[in-house]
Amino acid sequence: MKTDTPNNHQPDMPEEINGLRMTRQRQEVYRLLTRERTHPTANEVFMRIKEALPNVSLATVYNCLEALVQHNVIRQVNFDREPSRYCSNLDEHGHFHDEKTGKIHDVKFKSGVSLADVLDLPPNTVIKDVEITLRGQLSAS
Amino acid sequence: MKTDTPNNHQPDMPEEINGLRMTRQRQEVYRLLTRERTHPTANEVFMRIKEALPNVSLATVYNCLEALVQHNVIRQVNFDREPSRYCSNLDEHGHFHDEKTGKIHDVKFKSGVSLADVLDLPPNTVIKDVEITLRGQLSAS
DNA sequence: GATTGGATCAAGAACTATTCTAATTATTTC
DNA sequence: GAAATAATTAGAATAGTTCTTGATCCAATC
Ligand SMILES: [Mn+2]
Ligand SMILES: [Mn+2]
Ligand SMILES: [Zn+2]
Ligand SMILES: [Zn+2]
Repeated sequence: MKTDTPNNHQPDMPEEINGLRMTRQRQEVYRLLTRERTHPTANEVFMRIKEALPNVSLATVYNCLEALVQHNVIRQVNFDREPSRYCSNLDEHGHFHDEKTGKIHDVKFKSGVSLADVLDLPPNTVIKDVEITLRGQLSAS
Repeated sequence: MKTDTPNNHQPDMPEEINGLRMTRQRQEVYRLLTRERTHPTANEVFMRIKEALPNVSLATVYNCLEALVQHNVIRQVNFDREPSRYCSNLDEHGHFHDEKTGKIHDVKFKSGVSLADVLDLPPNTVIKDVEITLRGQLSAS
């Protein structure tokens, strides 16, 4: 009776996402990020993923995260110089960092508004990526 | 005849800014950032400031930058995990990173628009700081 | 003008998130 | 199933930044 965790592909996960082969390790990293939407750091992913993959290494977690980011399966989120965090929400959104709780909340853009409405951009500017980060508190009304 | 550069206060700079004593080193760091608005890194500040202060150390540059940031005399700007950059523009503004030239441009907010107009913020949210970063190209029309 | 205490500075060590290297293992291709 | 390719692992290396410690500066007091 073998009780160890094999590197087998799980049935409830596609073989590939965006052209990236979903190995067992990548599956588990991705699964964790979709389950826990708390924007964990690489180290937090590493610690929590040991349950499913006891022999995984931190280097592999970094490798998986990088591969998933590169193939637009997840997003990397940075706050100042803090450790990078990772997010499985692919909708365009910003991040609100609640200083009280330390939690990070996804913030949607209102529909129908464009950045050009808000920012004084130089003419002929092609924006490829936008990052909006907010810091503050969710005041108890 | 002494030709070395003493740590004397320069006459064209106030003794204090926002309660921070403007030592010779802090003056030169601040002067550089107001003169060159290219958002240099700590290392770039270090290399360029040697002209005025040949004996300055990188640690002192970091100390000066941190003191100036802490006292809201300059702002620290981060792009992903690249080295921090520093900005003497205190107006609320975002940063557009031109991928073609590598240059960073300040981007003003249009007057009269608030973030609440654009973002779907949770109710009772007190925003203390906003960071907007754009990445793209200034297309030659 | 000397003394003194706190602030600042300099040099290098230490730290930490991340990346790299090299060896092993897994998967795909032939 | 052998060979080629890709992924994983453990640990070393890297780089930006911070810390530590001793020297220096400086403003206030004697
Ligand atoms: Mn991390
Ligand atoms: Mn820097
Ligand atoms: Zn998110
Ligand atoms: Zn700026």
